Amino acid sequence: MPASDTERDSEYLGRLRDYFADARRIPSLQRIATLMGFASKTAARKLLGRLEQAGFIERTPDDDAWMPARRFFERSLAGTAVRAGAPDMIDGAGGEPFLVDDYLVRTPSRTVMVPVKGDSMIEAGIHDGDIVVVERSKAARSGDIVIAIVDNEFTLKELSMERGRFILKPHNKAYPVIRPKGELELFGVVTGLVRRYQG
Amino acid sequence: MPASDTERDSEYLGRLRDYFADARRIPSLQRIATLMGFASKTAARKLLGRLEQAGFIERTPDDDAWMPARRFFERSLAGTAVRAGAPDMIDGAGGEPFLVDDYLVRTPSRTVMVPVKGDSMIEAGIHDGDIVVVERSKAARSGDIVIAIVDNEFTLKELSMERGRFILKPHNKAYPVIRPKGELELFGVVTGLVRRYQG
DNA sequence: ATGGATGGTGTCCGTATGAACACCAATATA
DNA sequence: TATATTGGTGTTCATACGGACACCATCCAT
Repeated sequence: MPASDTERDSEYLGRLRDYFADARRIPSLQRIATLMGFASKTAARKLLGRLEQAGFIERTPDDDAWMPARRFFERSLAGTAVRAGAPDMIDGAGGEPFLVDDYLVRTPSRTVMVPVKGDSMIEAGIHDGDIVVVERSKAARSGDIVIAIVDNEFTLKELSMERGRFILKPHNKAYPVIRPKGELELFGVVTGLVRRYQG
Repeated sequence: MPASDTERDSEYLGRLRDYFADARRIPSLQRIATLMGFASKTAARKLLGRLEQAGFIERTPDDDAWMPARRFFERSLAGTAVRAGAPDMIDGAGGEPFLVDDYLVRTPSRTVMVPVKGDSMIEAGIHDGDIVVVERSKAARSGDIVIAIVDNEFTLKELSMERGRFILKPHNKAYPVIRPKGELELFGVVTGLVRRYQG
């Protein structure tokens, strides 16, 4: 049972994608019916059911509406002459564009971008000039990369444990481990990173 | 006339953004009212009006619903001058507006996102699992990080010169330099990088 | 041939939705 | 001090919305 990968349904899916590209939403059953040429809303409803089954759309967390799911954004492999050894690109010609912001930012209201200064984390692949995505007031665990406030200064380090105490480990042999005297004040946890090459 | 950048409204905007991150849509007036603690839908409607005025949201092309506009995805970039002893800044306001996708992708039509496999570039701070931003059909120069096609395989290396010929330099001592026999075929130039920490 | 899925039509119904309007209280502004 | 602006409440109303149900035609497997 191939679930719903009918010829027709992928045609419908295509039109849904087009609509979504413009309006950033799954339209109402009525509009879907019009879009697809259905005479009844029920047909639209059943189509959505099939697309859900196939993993293209899903309900919102509050179960109030439809939202696109993973597969909805997958680029169509068809049409592209895929050569051997080609990487599975995420965003190529055809499908929905890959939104970096969406990929990196989970809770916008608590997320801040912070430019990196210095090379104390260079061995962790975090360079001077990179911009890290920082989620504030997120519970930090040992091993996380965090922005801490030490002596009234912001510093980017790996949070670690040593004899039951938190320490801040740089990833650069030229820098010393920081062992805070009293309470360790954290600004936030690094959840992502972006880098731009050349000017 | 600062349009609508009230203190309160940016708080509301934050909650809207969080909701959108989860549900990928602007909720109904009713739900907005609940979310913000309004007793009436009208307040929600007026809030949307203000947010539209300020350029955070807009109507869908078919004028059927609200959709986020450009500014909706603005993240705040922490000031480069990190003032000592003032960790209370930032949050919603504070830094300058920063659009992640605009920062990384300059020519969307020629840009592709490619997941990185392997650690041949680890000493350049490019890790397994990172996603590189690749601009196709861009003139590559020595020193650029490129995706080349060697023996029908895609490979990520630094483009370099050696005795008048192009070579591909890995950034990992365990890997050998690649010296292509004939013509060197390039897929594109790496113009950016995206990394996400933890699951 | 026949019977069950399956994609689609048509209709009914309760309700959540957005628009419109009158009104109020706090805050600026003159 | 007087007054306009603004963020918010409360209510009414037409309607678009999704869910449910009965029904039909085609396709496919037995």
